[in-house]
Amino acid sequence: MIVRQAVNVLEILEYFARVKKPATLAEIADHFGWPRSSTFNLLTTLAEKGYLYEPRPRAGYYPTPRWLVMAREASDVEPLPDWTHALISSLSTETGETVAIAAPAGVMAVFIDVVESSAAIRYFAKVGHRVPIHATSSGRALLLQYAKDERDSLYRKIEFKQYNHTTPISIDAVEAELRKSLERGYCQSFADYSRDLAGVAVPLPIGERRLSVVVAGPEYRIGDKTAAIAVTLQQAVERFRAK
Amino acid sequence: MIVRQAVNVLEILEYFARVKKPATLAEIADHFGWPRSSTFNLLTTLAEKGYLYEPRPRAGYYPTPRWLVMAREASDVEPLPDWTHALISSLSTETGETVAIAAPAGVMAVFIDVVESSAAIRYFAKVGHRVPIHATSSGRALLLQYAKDERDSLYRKIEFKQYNHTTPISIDAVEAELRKSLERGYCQSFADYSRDLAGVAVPLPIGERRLSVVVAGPEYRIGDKTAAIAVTLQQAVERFRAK
DNA sequence: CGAATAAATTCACCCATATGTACGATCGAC
DNA sequence: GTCGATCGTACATATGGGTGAATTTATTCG
Repeated sequence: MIVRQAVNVLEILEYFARVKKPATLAEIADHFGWPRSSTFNLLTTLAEKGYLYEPRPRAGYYPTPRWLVMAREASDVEPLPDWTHALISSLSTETGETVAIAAPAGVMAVFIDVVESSAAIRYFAKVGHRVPIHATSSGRALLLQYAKDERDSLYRKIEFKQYNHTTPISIDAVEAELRKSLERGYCQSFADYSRDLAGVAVPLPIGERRLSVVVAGPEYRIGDKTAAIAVTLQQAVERFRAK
Repeated sequence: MIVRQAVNVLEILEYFARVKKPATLAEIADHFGWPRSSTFNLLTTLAEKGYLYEPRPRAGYYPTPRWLVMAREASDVEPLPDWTHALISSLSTETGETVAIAAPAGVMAVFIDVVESSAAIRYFAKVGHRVPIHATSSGRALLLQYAKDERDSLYRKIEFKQYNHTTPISIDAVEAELRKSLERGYCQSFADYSRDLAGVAVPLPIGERRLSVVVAGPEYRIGDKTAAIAVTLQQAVERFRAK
C-alpha cells in the first residue's frame, strides 16, 4: 500500500529541486492539483519540522538547508568508494553513453550513481531510478552474484510482465539468459524493459555489496558494439579498482 | 493540522542521519513504536520512490543517494553567499559559542546555518531549529527589519506564552524591547525563551532577504559580556561582508 | 533435518484524517 | 479609499488509509 502523504513530501522535495524557486501555497496546490486546505496542512507540517520557511507571509515557501544536512548524513550510511564515480564518469566519456551503478532493491534494481551521456538522444536516468531486476542488463548483472536459492526466492516475488516482446516472462527464460551472460562474459538487454533501450552490464562486487555497472543508450547506437563496450567496461573496472 | 505520514518520512530520514546504519523493518518499527504493518507501508513507499533500497532481502533498508541529489538541488533555491558561513565559523572560534544565521518563518525564526560551539556546555542547535520570533534575540534582530505595519500583522498571529519569567508577553513589551535594542545597537535575550540560554544578535540584511546573526550560549558565560560580543559580531559582519 | 521462533506481508474494518466549504486577510486596480 | 479578486486559514464531515489479527515466509536452534 502506497502512503500518499509520504509520496507528497517527496514530490514537494522534487518540485523544489526542479524549479529552484520559492513557491507559494497556491502555486504548489495548483501544480499538483491538490486542494488548498490539504496543501496548507502539508506545508505547515514541513515548516514546523524545520524543512520549509516563509521569509515573509505570502512571499512563498523556501526549503531550508536542513534537507541537505540530513541527506548528507543519511547518505553516509554506506558510501561508495571514490573510484566508482570516477569509473562511471570515465566510462561515460569513453562510450558517449549514460553509465550507472546499480544495487538490488527487492525485485528491482536501483541506480545509486549515474553519469548521463551528453548526447542529445540518450538514456535519461537519475539516481534512485528503478528497473526490474530480471528484465534489464544491470539487474541481471546483480542476479549473477546471487546463489541459486536466493534467486529462486526472488523469482517467486517477481510478477512477470511482458514489457516488450523480448522481455523474459518465465523463470526459465531468465535463467537461460543468465547462462548466456556467463558464457559471453557480460549481460546485455535489448529493449527487454524500455523501448529502444539497450544496455551492457557487468557485476561489480564491492566488499559484501553486490553492485553492477551498466552502459546504456539507444539500441541503434549500442547495436552491434556490445562486445566492444563490454571490453571497455571490464578494462575500466580493472583499472579503477586497482587504484 | 499536522500531517502524520509527512512527519514520519522526515523522522525516518533523521533516523538514518543519526544512526548511519542500515535498518530492518522491525528495528524501525520498534524504534518509533509504530505497528509493523504501517512501517511496512511507509518503507515500501519510500523504496518505490527510489529513496530506500534493500541490498538483499532481510538485510535491512538503506537510504539511496537520491536524498542527497534532491536536497542539493532544492537547496539552490536561495543559496546564501559563501561568506556567511565563513562569518559564523569565524565568530564561533572567536567567541567560543554557538553562532547561527536566522531567517523569518511566520511567527518563528529558523536557523538556516549553524556552527556549534565546541564547548562541552553549549547551545545545542541545528539547521532547521525554530524559535519564537518575539522571544529571542535572533528573532528580534529580524523584527527590527520589519516595517511597523508588518510587525503589527505578525503580532496578531503570535500567541504570547510565558516561556520563562523574562518572556515578553505583550505587543508593548516586545516593542519596548525593540526600542531598547535600537538604542544599544544590538539585540539580546536572557532566557526569554529557553532556560539558561542567552543570545546576542544583529540584523543581517542580504539583498532583499532579512536575516540575522546570533551568538548564543549559557547565561553565565554570556552574562556581562554582551556588549563585547556585540562589538565582535558587528566587526566580523563588516569584515566578511566587504569581501 | 524438522520444529519453533521470528520477521515480513496481506487484508478488512473502523477511525483518524484529507478535503469541501466558508470565512478572513491581503493585494491590486481604479 | 473602495471594490473585487486572490490567497491563506479554520472547521465539520465522509471516506481513504492505518492498524490488529491472520497468514506466509524465512531463520534459528535442538
